[in-house]
Amino acid sequence: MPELPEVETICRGLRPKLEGQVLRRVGQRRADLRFPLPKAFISRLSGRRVLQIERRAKYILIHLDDGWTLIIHLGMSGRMTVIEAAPPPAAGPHDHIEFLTAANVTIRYNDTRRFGFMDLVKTKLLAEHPMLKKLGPEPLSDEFNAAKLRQALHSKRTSIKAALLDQRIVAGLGNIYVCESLFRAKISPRRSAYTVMGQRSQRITEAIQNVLNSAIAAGGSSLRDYVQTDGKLGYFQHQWRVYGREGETCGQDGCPGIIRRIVQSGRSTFYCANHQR
DNA sequence: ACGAGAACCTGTTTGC
DNA sequence: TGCAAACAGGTTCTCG
Repeated sequence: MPELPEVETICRGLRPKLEGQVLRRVGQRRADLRFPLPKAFISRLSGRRVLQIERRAKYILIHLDDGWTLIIHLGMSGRMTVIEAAPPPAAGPHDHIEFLTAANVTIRYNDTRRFGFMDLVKTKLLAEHPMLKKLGPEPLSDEFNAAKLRQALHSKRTSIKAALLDQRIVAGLGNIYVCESLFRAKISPRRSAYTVMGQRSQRITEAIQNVLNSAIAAGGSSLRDYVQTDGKLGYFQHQWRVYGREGETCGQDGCPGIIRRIVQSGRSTFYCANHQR
């Protein structure tokens, strides 16, 4: 599920239910996700008030009233669900963490594959956190533009596809949105990153921003499960032009190309070789 | 230092 | 039908 648009959607769903609320009870059904949970996780969160929820790349940052921040990463299969019913339905096998607010709202974290994780860090030291420290610019902020991207790609010998997946170059893109951005920019995923200069860097910058904004507006993409905190499906998957469409006709401006799937650094890439150059 | 591939874990789909 | 292999939205580690 979770690339930048899905994480943004989740943050928007959590804010009205969590900001200003006290965490009355926190439940933990196993000692580890991808990593062991921080020591005394439950007791350190219980009774805390949530000040503000922020997103950085694919990370959810929950700022607490004691000067600490809860960092959540959803990995590949992590989901956050808001449950208004009290008591909530019985927890399933992959419901790992639960927050109950003073207003009796349950926030449930479910993660089948457990590639996600949570950590607690002093808010003041957030930028130093090993997971956040190396992140590149937010693609939807002023920090990200064609000139900056050119500079980052300049020395990259790898493919543009692999480079855009590198969170140090631009933070928040994943496999789907890289494929979709390259399609819209008419750039082949196989092109060497350092050759994406001039007009091409301008096109890919704009394509990334347009794709992400459209996807956020659509509530993200839903693959085999829901993404939004209320259980509703995102619907950006209906606007995918290449991702998951191997063998279909491209059709862009009457393009007769057939969408191909190749594997780049171990991950599927979908593209139209006819007009992505 | 860099880039490709493996590893982490579980579930579902595909192919023989 | 049955079973094994391939594949899945991410990130880090290892190896050449």
